[in-house]
Amino acid sequence: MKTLSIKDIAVQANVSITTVSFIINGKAKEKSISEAVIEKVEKIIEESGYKPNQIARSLRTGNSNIIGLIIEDISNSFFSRIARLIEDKAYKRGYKIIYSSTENSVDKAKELINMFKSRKVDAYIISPIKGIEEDINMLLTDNKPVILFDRNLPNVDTNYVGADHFNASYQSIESFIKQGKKNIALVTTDIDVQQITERYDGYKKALEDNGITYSDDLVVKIHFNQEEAETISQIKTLLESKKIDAVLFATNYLAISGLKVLKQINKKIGDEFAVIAYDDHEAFELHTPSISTVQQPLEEIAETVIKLILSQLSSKTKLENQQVIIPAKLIIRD
Amino acid sequence: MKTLSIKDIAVQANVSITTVSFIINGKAKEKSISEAVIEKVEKIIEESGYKPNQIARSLRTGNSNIIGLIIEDISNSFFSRIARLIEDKAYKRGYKIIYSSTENSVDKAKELINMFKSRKVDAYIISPIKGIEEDINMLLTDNKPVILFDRNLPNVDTNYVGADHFNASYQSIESFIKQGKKNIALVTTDIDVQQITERYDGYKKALEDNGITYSDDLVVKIHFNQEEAETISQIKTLLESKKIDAVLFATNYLAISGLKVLKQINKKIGDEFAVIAYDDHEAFELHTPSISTVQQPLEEIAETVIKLILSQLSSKTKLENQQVIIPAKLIIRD
DNA sequence: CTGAAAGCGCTTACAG
DNA sequence: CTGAAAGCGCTTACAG
Repeated sequence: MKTLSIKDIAVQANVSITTVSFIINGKAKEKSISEAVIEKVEKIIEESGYKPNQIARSLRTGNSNIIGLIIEDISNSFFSRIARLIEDKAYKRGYKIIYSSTENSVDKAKELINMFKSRKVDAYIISPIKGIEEDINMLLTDNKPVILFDRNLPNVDTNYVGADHFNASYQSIESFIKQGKKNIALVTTDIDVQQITERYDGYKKALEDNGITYSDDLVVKIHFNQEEAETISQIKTLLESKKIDAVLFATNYLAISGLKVLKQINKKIGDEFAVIAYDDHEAFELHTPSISTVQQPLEEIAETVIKLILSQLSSKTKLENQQVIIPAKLIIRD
Repeated sequence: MKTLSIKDIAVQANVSITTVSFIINGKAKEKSISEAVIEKVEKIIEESGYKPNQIARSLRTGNSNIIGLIIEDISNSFFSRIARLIEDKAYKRGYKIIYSSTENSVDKAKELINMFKSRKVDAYIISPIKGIEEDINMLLTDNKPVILFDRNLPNVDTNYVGADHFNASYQSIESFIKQGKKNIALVTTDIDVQQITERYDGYKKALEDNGITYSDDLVVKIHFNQEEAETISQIKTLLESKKIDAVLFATNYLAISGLKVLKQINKKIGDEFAVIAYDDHEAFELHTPSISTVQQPLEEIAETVIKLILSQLSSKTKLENQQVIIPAKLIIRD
């Protein structure tokens, strides 16, 4: 069965391709096509199940109704949940999302941008890494809407949506201090991205503001791409050797590794030792005892991203760039 | 900055578009283009950063180097992990994946198939639901490779890759019985898909083979799309009212809800009461005590899916359909 | 109220 | 060894 083209419909309806095209694209009124013709053509389209070839349409119009989403890793629940929400919202507005993971590699990120470009995506949603500033700037000079989320890039002048990582981190540490904790550790990653730096800065500032001396010994920076076993051993070293009464884990997967360590060395969370994890995870509520977390407002982030994209896509003029910082929520569980 | 076209390259190199095209597509030798010309053109392409327009290429050739992946829900960790593996493997072979979630809706699944079709994806990987048999059969008559995974569809004659759900479930129940359990419950969903039915059948058969009478009272079918609060209350009813000494949860999210119930009603997992969860989840290893699980071989599933797709894509003749059933692994933790 | 025709950027059969 | 030209399936400026 040959797939139908607009020409087949035109022949069947005994009108020109132009007329069919106008009807498909809802320009029938505007082009004053007669009611009779509209009905006839619509009936044929309906009965035949004809679907316009989007590839041809894209080639002609230069846009695709596809939004490219570039994230670090779809198997990380933060990203998969965000992706699902964004997909959902975009879908309702007639856009498809095509996404791909950079796995924290600059080369792969660049490749992805190129591949999206050659597929003529209409807009980009990117959780960026350092090293792709230039590529993003090229998209911008091409007049493509670009929304960064989760992480910002200092040298790129575009839209950004993300949680207030500095304050979330700051408040977490303050809550420890209010509980009387003095030796507060931070387990974070060595990825050089803004949202991780902010968490670190929040940690440091909260200590200083409360008269506690910052000590490098209490901060572990876990190498991004290493085996979990290595991570576990580093965290174990920290927790065993120092007299620590509280830990902030800067990502949920680090917290998962940390909880495994606690289980191994049989260190209990309680009055003597407190933990907060950044980004929620199903394991945390379930844990005995439940783990307090910093929750990013996923729904709000996704909604803001989509709104920014759509307003740019529908506006003829260049809109002003927006930086939307959304507060994160500290959920204390016990 | 106007994006470059093949014509620009041809003009710059002072050769025809045809020649440039042959070179880009690696047909230079075959078409006996001279070394000098090849080098000149490649240099210009390299320096200009020209990337062929994939849309135009697709329109002309009728394929896209894109594989469509249709799953139930990307935010479910089983799917996001599989998706990541498939994406990764496809990418290495020059294919892009575009994926979307059906959210268990037949209408959305049909729409997705249509949208992928009009985008001319080369092949389909589908975790299907009942009600889209006809749509899939249309793809097959179109000669598009289709691989079903995770769930099979009885009336569709195509390739399938999935775990051996019947045996995994059967063995889980047997392991309970060996521990001396008599009142074994099953918490499953009411989705009418094969992999869920098989888990149920395995449960039933294992009981029968071991001389334990099957009882409807010990099986709870949770409605798919309901609020978690409702799910929790149903599981609570089961666990509180019956004298049950073991439970198999047929999906990881049901197990998560179940563990929440146990925490609420303060029922301990141990010698008196055992639990196995289908599909692993980070929360299970971490739980106190650790939860035994049935692990599907994600890596192997993804690899098999991709291999089947690629062999079909590269073969000129219609290959025989394959049904690959991969054993799942019961991981007993304590 | 409707249509013929150009053109989006490629690939490829054919010709020389 | 290389090129002119048709055509993939659309959209849209222009003409009538």
